[in-house]
Amino acid sequence: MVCVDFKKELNPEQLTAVEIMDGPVLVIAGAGSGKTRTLVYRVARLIQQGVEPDKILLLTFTRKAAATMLARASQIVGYQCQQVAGGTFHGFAHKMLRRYGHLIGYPSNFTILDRADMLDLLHLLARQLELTGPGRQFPRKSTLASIVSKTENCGGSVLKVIEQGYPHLIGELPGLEKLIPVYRRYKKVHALMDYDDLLLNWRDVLKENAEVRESMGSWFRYIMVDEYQDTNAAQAEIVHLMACGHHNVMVVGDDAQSIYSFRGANFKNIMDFPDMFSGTRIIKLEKNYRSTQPNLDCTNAIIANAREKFTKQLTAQRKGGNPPYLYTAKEEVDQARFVADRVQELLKDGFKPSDIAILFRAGFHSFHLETELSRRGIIFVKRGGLRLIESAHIKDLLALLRILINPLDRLSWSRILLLIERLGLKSAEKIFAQLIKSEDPVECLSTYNTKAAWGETVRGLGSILKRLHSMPVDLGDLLLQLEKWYRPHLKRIHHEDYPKRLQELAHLRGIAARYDDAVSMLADLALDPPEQEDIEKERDKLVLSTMHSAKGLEWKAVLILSLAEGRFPSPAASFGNKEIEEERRLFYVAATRAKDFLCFCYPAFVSVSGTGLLPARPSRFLEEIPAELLQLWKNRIDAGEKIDQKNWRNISVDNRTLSGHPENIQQINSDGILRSDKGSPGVFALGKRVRHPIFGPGRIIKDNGSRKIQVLFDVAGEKTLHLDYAKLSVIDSG
DNA sequence: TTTGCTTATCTTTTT
DNA sequence: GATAAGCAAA
Repeated sequence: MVCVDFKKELNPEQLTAVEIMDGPVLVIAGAGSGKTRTLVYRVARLIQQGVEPDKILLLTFTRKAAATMLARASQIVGYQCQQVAGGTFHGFAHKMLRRYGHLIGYPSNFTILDRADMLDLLHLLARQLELTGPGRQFPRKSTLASIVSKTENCGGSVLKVIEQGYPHLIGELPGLEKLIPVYRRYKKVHALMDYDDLLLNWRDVLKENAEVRESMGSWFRYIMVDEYQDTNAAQAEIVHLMACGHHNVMVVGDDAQSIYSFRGANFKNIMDFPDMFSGTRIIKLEKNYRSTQPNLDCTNAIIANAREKFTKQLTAQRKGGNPPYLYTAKEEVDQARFVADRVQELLKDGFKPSDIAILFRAGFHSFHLETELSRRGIIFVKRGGLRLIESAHIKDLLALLRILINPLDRLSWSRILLLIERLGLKSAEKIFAQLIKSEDPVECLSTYNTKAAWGETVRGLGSILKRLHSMPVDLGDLLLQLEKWYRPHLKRIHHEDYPKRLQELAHLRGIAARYDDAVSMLADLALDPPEQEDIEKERDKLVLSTMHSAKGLEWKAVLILSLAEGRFPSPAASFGNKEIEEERRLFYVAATRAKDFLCFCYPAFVSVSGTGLLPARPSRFLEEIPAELLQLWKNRIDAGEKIDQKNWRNISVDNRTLSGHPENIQQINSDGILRSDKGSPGVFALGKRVRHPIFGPGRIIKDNGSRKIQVLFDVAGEKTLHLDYAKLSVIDSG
């Protein structure tokens, strides 16, 4: 066994956490405080103490995170760390449900619905129930999915979810209440589970079966959970039930970094942990090893403005460094040029491409930058963008594979049949109705009787499927055979980038080679989609990432884009304190990724769909940072001269070069909606009827001064609104 | 029954 | 600027 001096490698608090062998432990760890390190060394220590690796379970936010940790642990005490069970909650639940799912009436080869599948299925069922249709406005697909998902995660009351998050959809309540049970039943009958079901069903299996709990308790003697602030109630229950009999659970997290509440996560979870496990030992890691002092001063200032005070105060261990930079770009193209310049400069200074990351709120914010980087020949990877599995051609091919596995998979059938020219919704329905009735659906298809022009194509598909059924081939060949049928359709529908898509299909076959059955490949693709490129190749590239996908990672240099009102906080979240607070934590997460170089950028003009270029104010979160903690980029040359306290917020960008007459300029608001800044004073006068995107129509009943008014909404009741933030419009009373 | 054209709406983050 | 519903023509 390799000899490790744990005392030398860890600080006293980390060492305490690592050395506790039994009982529940809660580690509250600040950003950059070495929580990954702590988990890695604890795994190593357990194994050094003679715990068998397969008795340990390490649950992380991504599968990659678990793999990285176990690889590091292996370097410390040896390869047997690779045998530790590790992965995501969803992946683990899936594995367990394949084994124990029969206890709640699921076969072991059930199908996982990814998000797009869930959207399509809900839409289909809503149409069947005639909830959509002429003259009826039903919530959009993605809204629908969010509501259903939230409902399942928060105890099953649609009414509560609608009241809290979607008051404008209160009229759809009866429809939703009809839809949800139908959706539930459909999934059960067709052996489908969506992401929520994986967790909820696994919880139910544990809850209802003492023998499963006991077997879990003796199988995994040590459970560790990373990023615990981003788990939901079901996950907390699962942990509790699985630790049955030993309570050797260590959870690690940071309440200030909770950014996934839209997915049902609740950071109060982490505070409730000691209530769930009596005798919990709490350890705080408050030393920051990642960032320099000036960076930390700045990030501390960001989180200091949070409404809820957090549990710890971070102190930097690294001295030296410069305050973070602030750059005001003219507009987004200029911002992209600036960032590309900085990247090239950093590379010249000896940074590796993989030392640098560029972060932003939403995928499309990096559009201009991607163009600029490509133009200069700088290679990058984008995380959190469009995944391979989300593109149409990949989904088409996987749908063919699914039909082969499960000939009753309605969604996949309809996807495939609609590919065929001159075959539409009605014919697809008719064909499926026939298939479902017949004893042998594939046989039925290969002899399908019709006068329509597409008859031959459909029968051809049937005979290919029949052939593939009868002869066992390996997964790669199988995909190739299916692809042969698919190619003409691909060519017809996507003729402009046909070759590129063909290449990606070949890539999919490459992935398939790693699996020996289609069921586990489909599950893996849904739970942990592989990146476009191989991980090996990705290793030394510049990273472009959404702030969410940057969680848990660090870089020497970080540039954060588009910190302007209307971009960040996201307009969709600018209403409601809870959402704003989460956006603030998100900003905190993004800024704490930087070790040395940190730069905030915002464009003085933002382009808004349809309207063109409009002036934008710096993000409210930037404005909250005391000016002396930042330095303007252009001052860098003047030996780090600090910002003029009063004036940096009014940095003059030459308006005339951009938009002609400054007096005509409208202000773009926090919510991305325009209004004339000086405003015609009478627009929001007492008694006027107004409309709010969430609360619907209402009447102004009071003017509180300082741009605040009180409105009595027809449905949502009385609310106080700030005119600078609320998306209000006047309803014409004529 | 399918397809192509017009119009209205909404624009985030992800296992 | 994409997406879905609605409508008219083939």
